Amino acid sequence: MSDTAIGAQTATHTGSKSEQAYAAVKARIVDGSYSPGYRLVLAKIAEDLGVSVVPVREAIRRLEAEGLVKFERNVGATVAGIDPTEYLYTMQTLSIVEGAATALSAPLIDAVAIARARDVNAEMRECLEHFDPVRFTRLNQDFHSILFEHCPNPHILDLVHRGWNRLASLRSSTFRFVPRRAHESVDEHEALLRLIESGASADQIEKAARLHRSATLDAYLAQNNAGSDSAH
Amino acid sequence: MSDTAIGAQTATHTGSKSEQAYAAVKARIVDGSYSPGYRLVLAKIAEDLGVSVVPVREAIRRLEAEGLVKFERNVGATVAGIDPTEYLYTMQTLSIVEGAATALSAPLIDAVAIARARDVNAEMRECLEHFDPVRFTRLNQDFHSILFEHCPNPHILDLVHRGWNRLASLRSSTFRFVPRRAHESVDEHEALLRLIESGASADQIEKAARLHRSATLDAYLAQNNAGSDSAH
DNA sequence: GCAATAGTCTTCGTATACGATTTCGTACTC
DNA sequence: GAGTACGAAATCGTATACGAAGACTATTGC
Repeated sequence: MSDTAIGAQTATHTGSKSEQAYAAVKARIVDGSYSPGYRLVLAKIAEDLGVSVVPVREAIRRLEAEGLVKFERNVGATVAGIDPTEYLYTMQTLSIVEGAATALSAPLIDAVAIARARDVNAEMRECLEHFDPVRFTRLNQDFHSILFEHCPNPHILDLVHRGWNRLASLRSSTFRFVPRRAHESVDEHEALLRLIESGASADQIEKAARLHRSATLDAYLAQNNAGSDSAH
Repeated sequence: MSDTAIGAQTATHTGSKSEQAYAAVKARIVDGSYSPGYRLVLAKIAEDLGVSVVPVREAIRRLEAEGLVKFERNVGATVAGIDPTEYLYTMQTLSIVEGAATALSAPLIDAVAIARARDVNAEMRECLEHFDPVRFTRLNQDFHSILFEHCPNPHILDLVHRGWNRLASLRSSTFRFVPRRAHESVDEHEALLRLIESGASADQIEKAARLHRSATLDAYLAQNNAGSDSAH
């Protein structure tokens, strides 16, 4: 695998320019270089990447289809925002697809993966002391990834990934807003692991995973409505 | 809504050429003019639509993101096939998101919508006599649309639509392969309607809707495995 | 007769160029 | 002084053009 010995082409050249542009812009969005609302000017991005605008356009369109970018005709593209309503929708959707993915994945999770997940959760518990929302959120994603990544249905898995990517925008993250929720979260993780270990039914696991996520959403909503009422 | 009175623009001009291309190709895929495996040659489509290849490329990429088109670098695009494995994945995914959408939608369905759904189901029952798979499948979609279309979460709704679109490729349809399933299906529809009318819990409705779909999938699989075993 | 190779042909990939649309700034008028 | 209208700049949208990669075919050698 790796680089074709024959090629030596131009270098670690992922594929088409489109692909490169897609990966580059996506990376910048996910890692926060382009924060929500950021104006994505085609010509500028093209210049930055050393390509023409055409591949960039394609990349942007793909990102739009994934919901990471909002596009307005004759106006331009901006990084999709974190509108509370959007957050609600995304979390709700994620609760459903991730719950399903976790349940489908559960029978395929071996003991070593469980152990890894438990390690991650232990780190999260430590992390609670000197609380660092960003780190916590990342560990949280790692944890859940271990649980759903074995999902045999690639479509569902893809939907889960898309959901997480959407949320990655606000990477400083939910837990910054609802720190109390972090404690419960860690406990629920352990409960979820036990459920999986004990070979619980798919339905039980699905419900637990879904509830785990909805609870985070609810905590956020409660917090939010305390301040200002209207959801939108 | 509808056309802006002020505009009168050029005509029923949907928007950009990209948009037109997208709509046109998608329509042709969904209505079966382009059947699965059909080779989508950019230049040809562009000529047919009277535009250049650039907008067509964008359209194809969007369709790819939706899973309606398969794209291979430097080779070209083809209409996504109905590989049994794909069918399984799509139906399973749909069972989950449609179940959720139906449950979320249920409280918002009023009596008149229920009545409409019941009418459609009655048509389906009639349709069982001189069985016409295509018509039956279309009514089936109509029926379910009524149930999930009120889903307040647009993301989930979008996922449901995408799933149905994917399946639209094999529009002669599932029921051609498993005619027996059609009878059960109609009965389950009525059961589902009663559940909604009676104000059953979201969980109950979700389960029923999901099961309804999985049952169709299972019927298909049973039928298929009877003939040739290996899934692929 | 079959297989391998070279050449051609189709089709994609991207750059460049130009027209269209929106937005912002400035000046003029009420 | 504020609002409107006109114009310029920025940016998007699409066409055309050319280069590259893969697929098909014909020819040649075994």
